[in-house]
Amino acid sequence: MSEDTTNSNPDRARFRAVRDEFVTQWGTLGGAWGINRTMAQIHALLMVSTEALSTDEIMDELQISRGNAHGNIRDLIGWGLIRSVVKKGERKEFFEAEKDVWKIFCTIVRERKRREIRPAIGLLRDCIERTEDLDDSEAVAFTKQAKSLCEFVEMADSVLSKISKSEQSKVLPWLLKWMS
Amino acid sequence: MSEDTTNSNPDRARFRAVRDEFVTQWGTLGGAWGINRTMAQIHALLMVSTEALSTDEIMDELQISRGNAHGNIRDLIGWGLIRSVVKKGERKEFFEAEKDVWKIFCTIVRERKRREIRPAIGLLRDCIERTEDLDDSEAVAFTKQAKSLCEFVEMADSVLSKISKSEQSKVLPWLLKWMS
DNA sequence: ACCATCTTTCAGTTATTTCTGAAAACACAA
DNA sequence: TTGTGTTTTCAGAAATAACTGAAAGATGGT
Repeated sequence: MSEDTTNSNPDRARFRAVRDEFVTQWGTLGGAWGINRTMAQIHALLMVSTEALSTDEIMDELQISRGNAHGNIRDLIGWGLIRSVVKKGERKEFFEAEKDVWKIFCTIVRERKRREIRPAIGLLRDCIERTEDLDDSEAVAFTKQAKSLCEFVEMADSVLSKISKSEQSKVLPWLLKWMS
Repeated sequence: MSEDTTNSNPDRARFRAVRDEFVTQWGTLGGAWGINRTMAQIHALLMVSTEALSTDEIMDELQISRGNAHGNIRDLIGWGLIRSVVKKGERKEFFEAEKDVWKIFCTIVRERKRREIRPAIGLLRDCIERTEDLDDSEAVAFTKQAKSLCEFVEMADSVLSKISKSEQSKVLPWLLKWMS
């Protein structure tokens, strides 16, 4: 082990600075998509870590409390974006993120479908069902709009299902061909 | 005008109840995507209204303050999701939403690209640029991951651009063909 | 100019979400 | 069983986001 792991190494300091900025900014970005900032930060950190990290290391890197780290780690596991791994000779849990960007994308799509798209479809179908028999012009317009929305969301749902079940190697060439 | 517009009409009451639930729930859904709940509610309300509504009518329907209504209306205009219209003989502004679901989708895509996808690409490129020359193994791994992410987000950006510039009538049949 | 109507702003309040830290629960080895 | 290291929980605190209402600023008619 001849590497200089101290902060006196300027390359290492630069790397840390950039990585920290990445983690911080990725957290902010996440916020705009309705994702807890800390959760996005932990995910970012694990995505760019070569080693699996323990809860304590995550707490330390992000300067957050144990409870906060713990909860968001569990949420990330719930989303299927990270997994816990055991290191031989260690009692504590370590966590690592899926690194393959296509797989990450598919996981997020699957979860968002389940958590938000499905409920939206449920809502729309329910609204349609409960107003279809009305003949007031406002009600008719409402039902019509709900049907348009429902149709669109169902289509999006199908497309996303199909994409997220495909191999990247199948989808990409196809997209590239279409783009041109 | 022979319609019964009072609340004593049970059909009308049912319609109102369903519409209110739609507006409320749509607001909740919006929250999960990082959109202000009230903003999503106003959008929902205008999407299913046959008439353009004034600020006062919106305040009344959603039971919100003038300041709140005003700000969120301006934000929706900023997103390009609603527009203000003048009614002849009326001094105040009325607002109506785009009803075409495909157009709504394209508008949202365009805005999210501008507000979130572009900045993400900027961040990633910056991170890559500032670590590319490092040879520490952790830094190399970081740069590699950032490149993967960047490539993916840039691809998504292109695809979304292409889609949101297309006619629905061009994209849909193509999607349907691909789906089968 | 004056009045009436409508829009905009923003300081202060309220609501909601997120975070902390300490205690309790758990797991395992000696 | 007891001790040690670890994870989980959760009541209270802090931070953030959203909202209110009243006052100031526009606008347009007379």
